Amino acid sequence: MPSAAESSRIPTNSDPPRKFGTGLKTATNLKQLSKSLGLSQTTVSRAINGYPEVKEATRLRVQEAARRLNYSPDSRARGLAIGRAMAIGHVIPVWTEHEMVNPIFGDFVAGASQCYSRHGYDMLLTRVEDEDEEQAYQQLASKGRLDGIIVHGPRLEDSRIALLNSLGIPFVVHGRSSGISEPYSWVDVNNKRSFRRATELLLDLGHRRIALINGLEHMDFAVRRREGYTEALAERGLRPDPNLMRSAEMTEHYGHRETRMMLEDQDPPTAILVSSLISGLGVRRAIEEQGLRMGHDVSVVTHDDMISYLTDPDGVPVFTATRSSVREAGRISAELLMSILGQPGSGP
Amino acid sequence: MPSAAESSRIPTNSDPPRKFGTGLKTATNLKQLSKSLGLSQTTVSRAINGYPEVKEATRLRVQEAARRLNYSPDSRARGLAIGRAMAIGHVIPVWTEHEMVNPIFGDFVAGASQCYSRHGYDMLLTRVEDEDEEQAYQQLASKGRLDGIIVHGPRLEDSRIALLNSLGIPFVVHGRSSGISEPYSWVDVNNKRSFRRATELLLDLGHRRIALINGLEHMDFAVRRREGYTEALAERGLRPDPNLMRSAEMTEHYGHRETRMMLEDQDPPTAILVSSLISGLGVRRAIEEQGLRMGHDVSVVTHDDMISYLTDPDGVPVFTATRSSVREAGRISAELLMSILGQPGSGP
DNA sequence: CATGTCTTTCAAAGCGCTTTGGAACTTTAG
DNA sequence: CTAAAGTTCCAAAGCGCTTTGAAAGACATG
Repeated sequence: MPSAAESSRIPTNSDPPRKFGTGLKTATNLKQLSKSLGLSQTTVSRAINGYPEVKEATRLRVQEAARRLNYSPDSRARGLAIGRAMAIGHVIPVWTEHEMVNPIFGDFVAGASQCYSRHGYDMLLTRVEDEDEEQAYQQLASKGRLDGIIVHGPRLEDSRIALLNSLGIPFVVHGRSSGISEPYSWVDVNNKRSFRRATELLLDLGHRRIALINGLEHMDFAVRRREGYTEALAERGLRPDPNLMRSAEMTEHYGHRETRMMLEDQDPPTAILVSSLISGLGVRRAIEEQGLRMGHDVSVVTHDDMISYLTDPDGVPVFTATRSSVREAGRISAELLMSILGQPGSGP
Repeated sequence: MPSAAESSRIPTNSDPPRKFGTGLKTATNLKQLSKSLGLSQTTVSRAINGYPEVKEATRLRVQEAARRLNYSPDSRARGLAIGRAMAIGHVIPVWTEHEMVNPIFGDFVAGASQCYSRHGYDMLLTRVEDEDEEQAYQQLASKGRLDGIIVHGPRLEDSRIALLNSLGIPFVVHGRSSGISEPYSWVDVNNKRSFRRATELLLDLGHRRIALINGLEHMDFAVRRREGYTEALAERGLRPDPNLMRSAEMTEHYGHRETRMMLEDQDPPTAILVSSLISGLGVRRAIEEQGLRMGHDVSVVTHDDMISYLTDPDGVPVFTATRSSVREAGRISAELLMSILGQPGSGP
């Protein structure tokens, strides 16, 4: 009775899943799971993803089996099918490696990752060399590994913003970039106002020679801080003394060196405004080396990024300081990005 | 002439690739690229991946077009097809968030990412809550997003090592875990010896009351450091004084508080061994607050992780210190993992 | 000119998942 | 008791890529 056509068995994939070069354990896949349940892949998939058209009893049975077999869907396949990667990219441009990555990045990431893991997202760190920046972002976008990007350490008029906008990939900038007219989302502390206030405070205390130990001034935040500083001075009719303004990578050493130089000068500053807690440590060291006392002979106000391991848990600050929580910023940035991914809309 | 069978056009995918919710730009895919070249997908793929069976002229033509159209293969699809993800996972257990992530993690990651980007790998950061640790790693493995893992901040007899071994997923541990008999790869500084040496140095200088300000002692590295310390003392017939040994998260504040307490004690230490540069700063602060001078009244040796922003570039160390480069460790770990992925073999 | 060997290119299967269009089976209405 | 509507499940297409098996073209040989 059977006609000549013997339907030749197409080689299937449920047998040899082999993974990880050495391939010890072999992950369960949908096909196996559904076969072991005697259901179709569709039904199992629906059951897992919570679709309504599957009987509750079936769903429970599936979930139980999934747990027992340690099944969890392959995210690549899933991403391919639904068009989303469930991952956010954080880009570390190499030129920020010192200034950004170290003191700030860790805390920021800790804050953001918390949010991601709650939403089921993963976090992808990529290092981008400055030369082929454009191409690198291009690729990130087209490789399909990301749903969105968080940009760190924006410069003045950062070209990446235009690029990302034109690529149409959702992103959030940590910090702002002056001189950019396009709309984009950012999360930042009010650097300018914070430094303006700090300067005003020192002025109110009677200081007239106030030094500013700032970060690298091609970074946007540093420029904003300087603006706040000079504006406050200008308001009182003071002209900023170039000798009292320093700018470099914010290391401990840098704070120490510059402070020392300024203090050894004739006409030294009576107050110092520092852009980073790290440098602030160096500033203190220099002051104390000179036999002076902080707060008596020289007043110091530093910007405190609240890097957790440097911050006094009892709330007794080591320095007089302005405040911002990097970890919090990470959390907020992540949440902002999540919400952007939610609906197509833009935001401040 | 045409028979009745009109081969119905199967809906293809080259038309509507839509991406990124908002879907502005649409990434080119292989199908489009090959069509635009009048070649088959196979040929284009081979040309790009450097297979020999494609004419050189064709290859060049393909490469040029790929560049022009900004084509880069979807890594999910690619990973699915070739069975590798081209990504390494770094796992941040939440319980290390303070102690590890902040001071160390940034630098470590910077070193590792350099290596990854050279090999075309990406870096995936995942936060793992401690409760469902096992399941989390399980999932990481079966989600297929990773080719390997780097484990941070191992505890004593860390259970993750057995788990990862049994999952058969390649991994490298940054640090070691005492009391584990299974083979695994690790990269670490010689904590024990380094602290033994430092203690010996202080002993040679005539110190007898040497304090140890250590990290949390459920972390493996802290235990090793303490061992080095006590061994050196024992060798000279000294018994470690429990009052001189402190252990906690290595913050600046902690260094300050403990030092202060010890100095206010009757019979204070004449030398202090500190487990972290960060805490070391606090130690110095406490010493100087008491009107004492480091190096004169109290000797301090700290373990210097060479966190780049705290390290004096001129090589004039702020403290007497033991040394280790976290960034270097990151690089080495990454390279080790790469080589493990290369061939199935194990290593010290 | 017919035949055999390389070289170059192709069509289609398969990776693991989602999802559409329908079939099979139940329940309710006419 | 048949027709309509609901429910539950399935087969198969499709995501973008690699790769196998084979066909077509180029070239040399008898």
